[in-house]
Amino acid sequence: MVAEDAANLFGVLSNTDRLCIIRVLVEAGPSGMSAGDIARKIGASPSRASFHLNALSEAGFLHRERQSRTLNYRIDFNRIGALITFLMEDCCKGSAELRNCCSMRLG
Amino acid sequence: MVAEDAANLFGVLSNTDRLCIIRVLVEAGPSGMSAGDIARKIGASPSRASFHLNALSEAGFLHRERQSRTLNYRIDFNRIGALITFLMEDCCKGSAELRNCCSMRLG
DNA sequence: CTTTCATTTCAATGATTCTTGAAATACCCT
DNA sequence: AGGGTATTTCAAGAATCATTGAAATGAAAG
Repeated sequence: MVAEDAANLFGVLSNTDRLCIIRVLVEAGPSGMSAGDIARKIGASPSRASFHLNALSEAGFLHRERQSRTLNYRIDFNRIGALITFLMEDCCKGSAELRNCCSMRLG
Repeated sequence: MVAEDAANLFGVLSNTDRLCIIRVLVEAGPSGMSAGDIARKIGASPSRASFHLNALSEAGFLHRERQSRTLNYRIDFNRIGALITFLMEDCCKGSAELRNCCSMRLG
């Protein structure tokens, strides 16, 4: 991944509403959740939730699928994985020191 | 780490100049690099480099130390590590699927 | 075919962030 | 002290981003 793309993805993550949406959709699992339910869950107006859902979808963090009347969103882990890989490998050159700074198990 | 802090840290990383500075300082290693050398290396004016160096320092990604006339900056991996941990553990609840999406070795 | 529900889009406004160049500060040397 | 180098700070303006509420779209159901 090129730095400009990474910067844009970080920009999408630099908002608490959007981080909150990601968390909610991780909890929701593979079945995902409708835009309305997400909006209620994060305490945002429909248009505000839609704005952030769109930013996340455009960036590739989410998949959107219409299910009759509702739009169902679900998480896609690939972009987050690519971003973590960028940070550790491209940006920090696989630094062992950085690995030690991550508190989860890293091989 | 609380979501608002993570959002702010992502905001700091959402800029190519700043990602570039991090890369340059990872390469520079523990001895770090002066503000002027960093500015030249990333092709930015002194004041622009200073603006971004300040953002990175305030966020805790960098350490600053005066060495006689020059200010020396060096990378601190702890914040990046904390951010990766937030993303994998807090935000994505340690998802095994996310781990599979990271191309480096994860235990 | 009109109504209703779910969601997005739009326009206006406010807030934040970035860039630039000039001025200020900090330090060193003679 | 005075002059030079390194860096930051500041003010102004441009650009980007977020919020709001109203209007538009899409899909189902009476």
